[in-house]
Amino acid sequence: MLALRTQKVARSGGVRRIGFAEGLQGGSLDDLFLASVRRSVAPREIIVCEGDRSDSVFEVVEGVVKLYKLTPDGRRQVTGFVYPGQLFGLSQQGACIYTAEAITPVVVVLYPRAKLDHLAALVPGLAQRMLALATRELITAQEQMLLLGRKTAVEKIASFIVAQAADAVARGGDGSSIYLPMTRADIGDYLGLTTETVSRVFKPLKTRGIVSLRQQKYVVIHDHTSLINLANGNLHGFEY
Amino acid sequence: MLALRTQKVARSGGVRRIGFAEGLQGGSLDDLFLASVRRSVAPREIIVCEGDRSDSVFEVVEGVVKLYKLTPDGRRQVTGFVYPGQLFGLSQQGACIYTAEAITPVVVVLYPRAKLDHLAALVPGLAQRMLALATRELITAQEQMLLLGRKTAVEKIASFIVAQAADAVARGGDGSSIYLPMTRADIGDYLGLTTETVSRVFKPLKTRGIVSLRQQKYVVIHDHTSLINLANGNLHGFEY
DNA sequence: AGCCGCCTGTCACACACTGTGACAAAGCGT
DNA sequence: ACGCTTTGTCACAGTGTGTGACAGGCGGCT
Repeated sequence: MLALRTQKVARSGGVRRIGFAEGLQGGSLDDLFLASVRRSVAPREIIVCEGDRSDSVFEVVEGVVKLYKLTPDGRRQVTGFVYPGQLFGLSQQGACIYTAEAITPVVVVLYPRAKLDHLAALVPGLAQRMLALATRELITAQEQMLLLGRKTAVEKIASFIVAQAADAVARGGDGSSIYLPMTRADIGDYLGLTTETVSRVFKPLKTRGIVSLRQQKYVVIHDHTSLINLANGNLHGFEY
Repeated sequence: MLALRTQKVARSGGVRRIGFAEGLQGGSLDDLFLASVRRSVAPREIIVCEGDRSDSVFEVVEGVVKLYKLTPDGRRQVTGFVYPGQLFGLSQQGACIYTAEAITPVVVVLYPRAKLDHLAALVPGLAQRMLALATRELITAQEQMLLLGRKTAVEKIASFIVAQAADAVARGGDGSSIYLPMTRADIGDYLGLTTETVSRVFKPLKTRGIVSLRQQKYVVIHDHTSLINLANGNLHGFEY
């Protein structure tokens, strides 16, 4: 069993200032935070495993988490990357439908599902906020389906970079340089490609000056327009 | 412009008996149903178009709707099929992210998004119910990502049949025979395959007595176990 | 009832995308 | 400084997949 560092989250007196329920009010809301557990997770450590019974919903506070599903013979599909402020572990039954693994050092907060469900009916806006998060995830998922089902390797990589840049901007970054803490294998399994194909496609992007890499984890975007064109299938003579 | 048959939904006096908000209570909930519009849609008719501004959430009351996204050059990805009792059109911005098209004769109910958002904060359980629907969709979407990214054509088709059968059971069917109102092209675009590949894979399934077709729209499942094996990549000598 | 059109099933062919295997280089953590 | 993991690269082959074309059949429309 893995040693986990856990601690109770301090009470904040009626109005939450942090977390996904920030700004909401409700007397019983404090119960949720009293019952929540803060947990630090090392990179490569598994937070929950596909098929495990889990009675918690997780909020990422720090770091990046990857979610993935496995076929019985070991093929992997990364279904998403979770950044601070986002939830995961939402499911209707008790069984977790994907494995969640820390990419970077991660801090998550566990909310007991039973209490969350109970409060969702009581605290105005809580269920609504969770709905907004789920809806956002759903939109991303549908975009990803188009990518996985109908896009070529080049379009996939370009789309991925563009989407990550947009995400970074939404999180307050500048969008010209993006941090990719995940490995090439993770990216491949996210896009339905092999690591070789990921590298194979990255090279001409660098050669043509569209992007450049810094320290293997940072992608600097030089030509955002070309990336969007490539993401949309406008390859206009792009070969690799 | 398409001619639409629309009509106001009758008031029901406090407690809704039909629709996704069935059983919920709340004085102001009636406002929602007073503002909702019932609309009949013919097969092949487009209900909303990707990119359209839409201030409504749709509930399917009767029939089957397909949702799809398009690449600029016309490639298509069907992101889901919507059956009675399910919602679509949930998005955070005003712009619709997919096209919704009727497969069969369809009856949908339109709820004004502004009113729905407003009520979600007031009526206990409403946002929660929408969250449950969104969560269920999210789980389906993640399963679909695994399918699109990492499964072979045979696994895709088998998974599709198994999933449709499970859906049918959830809707009250018997699971041994499933009704597929969508065309082969729709199935192909849902699974990331061409229509030819769909047909190519269906043939040996029939030949081996695993399924049979009735009237081109019904699939009779004879060997559910084999289907599940195939869906999980256990091909044990299955060739086509 | 009759016609037309769309969907389906089938075939052959070949392409190019992708996976495999192997290795060297580089970065990172210990 | 060491060793592991990750990355980049290469060549090669497999084969899953798309293309194009056509006949048959069911359903829809008039």
